[in-house]
Amino acid sequence: MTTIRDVAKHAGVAVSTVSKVINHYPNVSEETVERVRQAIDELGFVPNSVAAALSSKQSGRIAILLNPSTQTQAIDEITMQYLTGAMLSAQELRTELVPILFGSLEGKDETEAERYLEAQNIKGLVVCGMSKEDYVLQRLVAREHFKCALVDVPIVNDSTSYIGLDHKQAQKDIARKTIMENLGPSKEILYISGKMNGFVSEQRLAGMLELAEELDLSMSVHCGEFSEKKAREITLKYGAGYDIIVCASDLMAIGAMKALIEMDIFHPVCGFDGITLMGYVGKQMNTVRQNFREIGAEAVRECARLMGGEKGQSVIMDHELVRLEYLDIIV
Amino acid sequence: MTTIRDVAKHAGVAVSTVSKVINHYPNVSEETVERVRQAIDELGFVPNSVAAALSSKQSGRIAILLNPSTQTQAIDEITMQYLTGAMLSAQELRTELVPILFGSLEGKDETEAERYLEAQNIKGLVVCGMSKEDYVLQRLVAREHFKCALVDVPIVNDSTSYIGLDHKQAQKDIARKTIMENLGPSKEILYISGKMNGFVSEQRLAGMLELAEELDLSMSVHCGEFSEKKAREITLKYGAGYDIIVCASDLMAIGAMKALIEMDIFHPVCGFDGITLMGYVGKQMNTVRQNFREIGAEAVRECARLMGGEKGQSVIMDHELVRLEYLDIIV
DNA sequence: TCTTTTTTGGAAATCGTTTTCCGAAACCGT
DNA sequence: ACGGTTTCGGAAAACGATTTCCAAAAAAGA
Repeated sequence: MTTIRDVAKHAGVAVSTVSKVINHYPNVSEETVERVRQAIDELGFVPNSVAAALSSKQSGRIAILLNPSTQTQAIDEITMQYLTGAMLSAQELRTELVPILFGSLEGKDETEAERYLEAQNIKGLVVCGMSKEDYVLQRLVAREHFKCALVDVPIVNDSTSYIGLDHKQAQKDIARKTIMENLGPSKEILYISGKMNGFVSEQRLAGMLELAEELDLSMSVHCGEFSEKKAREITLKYGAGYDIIVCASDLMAIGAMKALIEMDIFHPVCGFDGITLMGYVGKQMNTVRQNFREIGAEAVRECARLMGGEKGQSVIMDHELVRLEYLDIIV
Repeated sequence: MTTIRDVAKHAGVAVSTVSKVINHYPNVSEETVERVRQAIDELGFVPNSVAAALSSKQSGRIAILLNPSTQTQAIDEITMQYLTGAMLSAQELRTELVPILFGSLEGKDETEAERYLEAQNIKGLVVCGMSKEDYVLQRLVAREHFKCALVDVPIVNDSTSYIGLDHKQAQKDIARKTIMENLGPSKEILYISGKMNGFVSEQRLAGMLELAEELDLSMSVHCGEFSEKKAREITLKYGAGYDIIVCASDLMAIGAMKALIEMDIFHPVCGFDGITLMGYVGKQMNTVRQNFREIGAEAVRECARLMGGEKGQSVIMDHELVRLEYLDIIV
């Protein structure tokens, strides 16, 4: 294995100089940089990331907390996209990204969890697909011991940033689009919301309430808890009385759609997320497509920014309104 | 941060003794072990995995090569399950698992790829969802520089193990089940195969040929290349002439099913894999459910075994025949 | 009791970086 | 030509484990 020492010898400089060149430090003359660069190329030297992670207390590693599902594996698609984006930007930033199963933290109290992460030289946390209410997460973030980039969890302070889209606006947009496409605004809307104490649920609901006001709609709200089953039940019970069903997630939209099929009525349904599954049920569906990969990538970048000493901020990502036509999305 | 030195001091022993206790080495008396254990508990010591990975040349880290899709994100569900299983057993084995995007190796020649991995103290490779024909993979494995656990790639030697199910038997089983459920064996079968040069495709096809012989069936084979689109096209073209459509993957089964719906004919279709999507199309479908999570877990265990000096072997995992009833799988 | 063998525990080197600190060289103005 | 300020490069100490090698102690044998 080629080490930094070999490079130093080959270039005729000190080890520290090579390190400085690698990490783009100032105070190295242009010609020395060139000589070192050449030595690196000639020897095919690749810095050992483990040694780097151990040595540098400053540039620690970033953990990404994953929550794979045992049940609804459709969600795993989202997680995988988050992860992919995160890996891509970690690679760009030359930072090690450590995936951690959320389950491995669950038994632990905050001290234990902290120690567990610290023992892996983790300085930053990227958290996707987790709710603000989660106990472990709350404690971890509250201590401000790690720099955190939280996706869809609205906490911003010196060591924490929020990444997410404008859920309120997005929900409003997709609902309006769906309503407009279906012959004017004078319709009865059934809105199936997510978990009531969740941030995204609140935002999306707020969007719907605003829209209802603006368009002077009559709208009922039921809580579907982000569950396909629950959404189906709600739709079976109340769906017939409405003209359009707006759901706060794709999975719930699918549940609603199934109920409608069972009842043999065909109201328009719209969802939220843009998971693959949506393209496979019903003739056509509107939804908000989140760019999960880009969100994951941005979260890692943001986390790195925080670790670099910058203050936390809100990062609002773009969303896209799409209509999925059955049979169209075949690749 | 509590280090091994703190523990040593607190227990009144040498650093090396603590290390021996942690790693279950022999030659430490029972009472010393106890004293060290207690010190570890009292201080809440967690060994630093980065330092461990750097220090021990023997027990390196295991990389898992991931191939997330930009297109067919339904596949990401499988990848996520592989990864989850792998993470779980890595945690159990106290080994660091490093996810690597297959894309990061693609530009590189074998020396570069090797250096890239070596520079991360990687000693073992777990490869899922990749074909034997892949050029980079081939070279990497051929050099026997890493210990490899290959899922669905049949290479076994001193440094490489194969993990997979009995694809031939599984394909035979699920096809037989589907045929039997549909009124006797005297049916015309359309078999849509995967990529022709792939190992799993060959195996599954072999199973079908055997079955056709055994049951004295008439069967046609077309190559669907594991693509939903291709399977749909094939079915549109030839499907009407057959009674049952057997597909070498779920995605292709979905393509076939879509074609049938378009043509308004309702032949039974069966697939292979057990992805979530399968539960959402068609009234009912037979498929072979692979336990991807367990396969991922086993692959990591196998890789660790290899790194421990044992020879490569074939590991055959169980499969399960399932019938997915539309509406039934709602969680 | 005095070797000889086996256990057990400790000191120190090592892994490959990063980073601090310091001295030498170069540059500047007077 | 000389003090003073920058700029640059190098030596060495971390980082926190693992592991080798060796000495002391304990056990066994004679």
